[in-house]
Amino acid sequence: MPELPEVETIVRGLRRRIRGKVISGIRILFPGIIEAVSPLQADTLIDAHIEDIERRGKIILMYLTGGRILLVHLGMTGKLIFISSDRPLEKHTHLILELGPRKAVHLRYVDIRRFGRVLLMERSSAYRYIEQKKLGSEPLVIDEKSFTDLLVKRRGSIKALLLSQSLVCGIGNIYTDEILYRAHIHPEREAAGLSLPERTELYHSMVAVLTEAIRKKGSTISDYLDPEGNSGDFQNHHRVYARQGRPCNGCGTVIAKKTVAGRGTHFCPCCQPLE
DNA sequence: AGTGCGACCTGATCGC
DNA sequence: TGCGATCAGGTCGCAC
Repeated sequence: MPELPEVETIVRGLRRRIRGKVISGIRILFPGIIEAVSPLQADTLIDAHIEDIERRGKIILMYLTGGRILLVHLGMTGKLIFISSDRPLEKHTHLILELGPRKAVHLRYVDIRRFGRVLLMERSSAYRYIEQKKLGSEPLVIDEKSFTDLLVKRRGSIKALLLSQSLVCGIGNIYTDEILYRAHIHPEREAAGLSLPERTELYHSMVAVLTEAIRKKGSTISDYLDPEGNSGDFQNHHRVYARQGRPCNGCGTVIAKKTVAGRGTHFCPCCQPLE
């Protein structure tokens, strides 16, 4: 589930809760979820301190002492839960970092569908790993001209492009639909066929939607919670996502749903004409 | 450089 | 009550 606003909310929560803490134990309940990239072993995490937490697109980077990085992809249903160590384990807990000198608290990785991954790597390997993914710019960092210039050089539908992570990174299915709605652009429009005013409106919609979603601490669709157990609020502000069959807030037309770029896609046929 | 698929997983929901 | 089909926030690899 987690897209940029959820991952950003998670990173902020982790900074508040685990920055500076020592890893005093590690328990791996499902070995397939964690990959310790050679020559590192998972047990070398013990006694490392968590120096800082950052995000690149949807990837979480936890900087550890000793020049190592714990890199976390949450996939569709991954969660990082900061919780007292005496609390019962949630179903589908795959990895536990025991924190503090007395192991009083846990950071637990829980992932129902197991699409997520945790990788322990040297810093240089982590950067190389991210480099290989060819991620685009951060959508809240790229400037308007760079965005509109890059967009026009790309082929294919605008929906597929926003989902691809290669123009900008961090946007997934929910936010793609919300951004295109607010820019009045049909998801099947050719990226290269958008006019300059349309590309400019798309840029500002992207910034506005992501900024507002971060302020509302992301969207909770079925089970997303931040590390402190809080749900997001932005789902209450979705204008098209999961609103098929209901009236558009702008014009009253029934919101449509169809598959575009292989994903369920929600849009207003009136406000987002295909032309 | 594109597209469309299936694969990877579990669980919720819906129609029968 | 059960059963199968379908769908779900993501990404990868493959054939075309």
